[in-house]
Amino acid sequence: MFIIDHSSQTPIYEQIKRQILALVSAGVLKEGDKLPSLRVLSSELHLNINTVKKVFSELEADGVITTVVGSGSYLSATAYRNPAVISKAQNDLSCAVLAALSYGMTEEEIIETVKKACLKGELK
Amino acid sequence: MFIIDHSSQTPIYEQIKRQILALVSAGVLKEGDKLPSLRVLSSELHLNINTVKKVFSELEADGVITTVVGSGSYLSATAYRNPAVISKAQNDLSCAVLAALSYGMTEEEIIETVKKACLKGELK
Amino acid sequence: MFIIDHSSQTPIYEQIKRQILALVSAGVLKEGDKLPSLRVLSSELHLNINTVKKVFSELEADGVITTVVGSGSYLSATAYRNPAVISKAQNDLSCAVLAALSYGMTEEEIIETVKKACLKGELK
Amino acid sequence: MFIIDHSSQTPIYEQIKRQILALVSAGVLKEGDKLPSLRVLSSELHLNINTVKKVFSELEADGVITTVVGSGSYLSATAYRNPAVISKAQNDLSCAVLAALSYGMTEEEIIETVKKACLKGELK
DNA sequence: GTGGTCTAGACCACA
DNA sequence: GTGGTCTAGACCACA
Repeated sequence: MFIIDHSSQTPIYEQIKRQILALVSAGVLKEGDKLPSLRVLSSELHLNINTVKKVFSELEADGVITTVVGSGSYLSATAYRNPAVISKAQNDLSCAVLAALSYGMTEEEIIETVKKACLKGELK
Repeated sequence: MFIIDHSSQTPIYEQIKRQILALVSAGVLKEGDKLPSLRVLSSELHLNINTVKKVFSELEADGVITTVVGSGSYLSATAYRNPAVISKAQNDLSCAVLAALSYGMTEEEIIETVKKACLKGELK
Repeated sequence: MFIIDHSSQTPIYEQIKRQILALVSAGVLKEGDKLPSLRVLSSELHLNINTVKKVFSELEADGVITTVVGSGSYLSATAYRNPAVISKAQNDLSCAVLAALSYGMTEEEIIETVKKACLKGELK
Repeated sequence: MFIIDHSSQTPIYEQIKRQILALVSAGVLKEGDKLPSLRVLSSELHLNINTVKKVFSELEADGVITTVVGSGSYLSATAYRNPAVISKAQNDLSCAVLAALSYGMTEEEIIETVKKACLKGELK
């Protein structure tokens, strides 16, 4: 269902969140689709329920999903290219770029690194 | 001397480390220059000495400074464009790019964001 | 679990670090093995958690272990014959040899001393 | 007179001590020879007087020099191949060898490293 | 004066 | 439960 890398620096809740958002941006998950329940997800991924809870509450806060008590969580209309998500991605990018500049990397080196990462991401 | 944002997500020791590295890459701090002592820095920044100690320990582990007991800490020959520092910056960049891709941003949008950040960084 | 000599010149964190590295080189600890948690180790060894934390931080900086927040610390793939560790051992050896030479020991006497120490070490 | 490396890991007092002992083992300094006074040494080497004091008191404790109040410090009869000094050198060597063994270096690798260091030391 | 080690303990994020 | 950050403060070695 999802691939968890327990040895990654990225928190597990962030890994799951990112994979759900990737499925949304790829068009696999669409408005109205139902997500698996907290319990199903946590037991299938062998995760603490608090971890999955955190994923759902953050996605809901961003307006990606809507949770209906007693029924489940559903992709909301604002899921695709969700403003909060895109804006966070842009902000993270900018921060990494500003850090790289301050450490003495040139714009050319930065763009080269970015293009390499894009290539790597698109191959997956 | 350094600007500390106590409400930032970034740990204080990381904030100081970044500012020192930025001074190195800007050529303000050069090989052989002496950094302020732990006690002076910690009292001027109103921080515990251990917080500043952590900054110095990490910079020393990366080969940016050399510490001499009883004398102080000095910028080392490998401070400028230090390999560990550059490699961390590249890695952070790549991670941010991969995240942006998975959220549905295109390579064009990513590079546009990066260029804007570069412009913003160079204006400073 | 580990033997601590509080009266030794060698810092406690260094003593633990050495014993962990010895277990790795002896094949007792292998890639993927989990180390005891900071709290368990510090309480069993009657040490402050920060002392044990320092051990783990240094081992992680050298690439011997990988630490996952909320989960624990694990031996990494580069633990066995870790380059940073071997290189430090060689450097310490060379320093001791240069000191012995300057005090007037001959190469023959030095090698004899080294062989005796090897014998002693292999008997353990 | 003496060469001080302020950026070395070895404490300054240890560097001076080693150089004095090296002069003894090379036969340059002999029984009865007078060492420069604390003040002369500390001012010529631009060192804190406490640093030089420490050198002299350790050398006296080992029986390498004898200090006569109001007159100065003189090389004693037990200076050449002084037992305390040789025994410390042997002990340091053994410790470094035992550490190297515990980190997984083989006897062959250790002896190779030692021989390289001897070569380096003899060239100086 | 300088940095290094260690303790005790608070508060946080993540699982 | 896990590790991460930060503070306050003691005591040490070295210059």
